[in-house]
Amino acid sequence: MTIEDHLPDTVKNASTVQLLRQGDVLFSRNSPTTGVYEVLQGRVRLSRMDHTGHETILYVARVGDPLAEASIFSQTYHCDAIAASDATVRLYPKAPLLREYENNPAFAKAYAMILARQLMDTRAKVEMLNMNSARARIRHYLSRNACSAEHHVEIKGSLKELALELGLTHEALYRTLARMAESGEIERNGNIIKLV
Amino acid sequence: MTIEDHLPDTVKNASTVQLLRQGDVLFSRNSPTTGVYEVLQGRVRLSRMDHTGHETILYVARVGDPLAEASIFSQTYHCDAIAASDATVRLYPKAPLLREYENNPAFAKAYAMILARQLMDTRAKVEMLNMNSARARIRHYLSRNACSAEHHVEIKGSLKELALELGLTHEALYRTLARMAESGEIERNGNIIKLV
DNA sequence: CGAGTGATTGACTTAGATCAATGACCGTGG
DNA sequence: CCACGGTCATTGATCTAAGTCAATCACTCG
Repeated sequence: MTIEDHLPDTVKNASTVQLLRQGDVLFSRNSPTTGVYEVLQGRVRLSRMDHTGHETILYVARVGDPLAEASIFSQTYHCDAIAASDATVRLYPKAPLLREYENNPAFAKAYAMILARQLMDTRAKVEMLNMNSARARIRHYLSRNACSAEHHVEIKGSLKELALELGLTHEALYRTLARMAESGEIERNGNIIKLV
Repeated sequence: MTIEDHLPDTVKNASTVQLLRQGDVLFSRNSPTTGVYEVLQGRVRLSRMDHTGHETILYVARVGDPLAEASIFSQTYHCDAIAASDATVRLYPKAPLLREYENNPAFAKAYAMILARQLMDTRAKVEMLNMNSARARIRHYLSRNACSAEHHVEIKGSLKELALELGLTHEALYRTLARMAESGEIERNGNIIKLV
């Protein structure tokens, strides 16, 4: 279920592609919304900065993921979008999307399903952040991201980035992973983690 | 913007009302979805229990708030709904809602806006939980819930319940509120908190 | 009146944040 | 080709704030 599945050509043709270098700002908080993005390559993270400069990662959009879906009904963005790696994104401008809403029920439903999925994912993140032990957060992350067949997880990006996503310091993440490997709970091979 | 604003009578007439006593379970995880609720009176919380019995509050629905909106596209509920106080809810059964999706664009749009709002609220909660100091979480909560004109917040329900919502122990909440009052940051009058 | 619950405070423990240092690696420019 | 700056990964030492256990008081409800 990607955003374009139910889009007619009129909307697809109105879309544009952008290339981003790691660290580039795709849009920033309070700037006017231009539309909804889809990640074609790489990773883009949605985050908020608090007044102390501390960053909260709200969401990491990977290949095929939509970005800023909730902004379609807003005048301004509510967070920053930053390329977590070199990335390619496609922008679907707001106006044709909203027009599509009026006369394409299949699209409206598909879009709502995307929003519903985002909501459930974000609630899973709430659940994860509500755990106060680093080990529990990591377990939660691993079990949600394990390929169901093989019990392993491939870490995309750096561990520092993962730490940010888990709401931990990178030191806490390194240490806890090390302890989990010691105790035999996981096995590590580069950026692949196997659950035991 | 409540859920019923764009509903035709056919759907409204299919809805039913339920009375709940504090602590009653409205639905529980993995049970089949029946539809979407609206809270008419009281408070209902969505939560998940982890294997240790620790509860995570995902969302507290208050008067006028929708409940389980994301479940309309799912076969089963993904969390528990428990009455946080005596409460009244209205159930809109799934089937007529989904039918409405097909031929009522205004409804489809309104529903998507509700989902988008829920998503933004939940992201705000992620932001809050990502702060590790109790004081910062409380500040975040207060600033989001202050009546914009007057700088005060009325706490609905007990402080214990608020502590759960903030992902803190009740002791930490009591203490931090006390310290914030000491330092003059807030003033307390029963369940009303004034920001200074 | 007694049981149950919320609000509050104290003492203690602990896990994560913070500060700091080191080694590996990678790309760049002289 | 290699030195150098930058970043990631890792580990150690220390501090602190939140969790945990425990006790008390107030209040309500049957």
